[in-house]
Amino acid sequence: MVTDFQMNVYDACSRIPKGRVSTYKELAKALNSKGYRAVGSALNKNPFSYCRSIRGSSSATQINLVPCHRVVSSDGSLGGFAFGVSKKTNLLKKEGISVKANKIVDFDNVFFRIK
DNA sequence: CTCTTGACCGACG
DNA sequence: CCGTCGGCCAAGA
Repeated sequence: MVTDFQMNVYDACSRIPKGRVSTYKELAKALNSKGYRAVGSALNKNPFSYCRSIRGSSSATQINLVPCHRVVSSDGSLGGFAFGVSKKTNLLKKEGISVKANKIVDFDNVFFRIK
C-alpha cells in the first residue's frame, strides 16, 4: 500500500524539473520533516519508477511518473537507486547532467531547491 | 508495543 | 580524504 508520507515524497519529487537535481534532505524539508532516511526508503519503494518502460512514447505528456533519479545525496554523490546506480547515472546524463566518479559535476549549479 | 532496517546527514578524529 | 558514530524518521517483522 502507499502511505500518505510516501505520496507526499513522490509529489515533491515530481516537481524537480528535467536537467536539475535535488537532495533527500531538500525533499524532506519540503515536507516539513527531518526524515531524510525515510524519504530514501519511500523512493526505494517508488511504484511510479522512471525505469518502467515509457511505452508508446506516443504523444501525450501524461507522465505522472516520479523522476526519482533526480534525487541525490546532499554532498553531491549519487546516493542509491533501486535499479542500480549505473542506471541512475545514465538517466542523468541523458538529461544533460554530467556525472563523474559517482558525483554530480557542478552540483551547486544544477541543484534545485524546492519551493 | 519494541526492535530492526534503510536510496540519509553532520560532526569528529 | 577516509571511516565511525549518533541522531533522524517511517515501515515492517
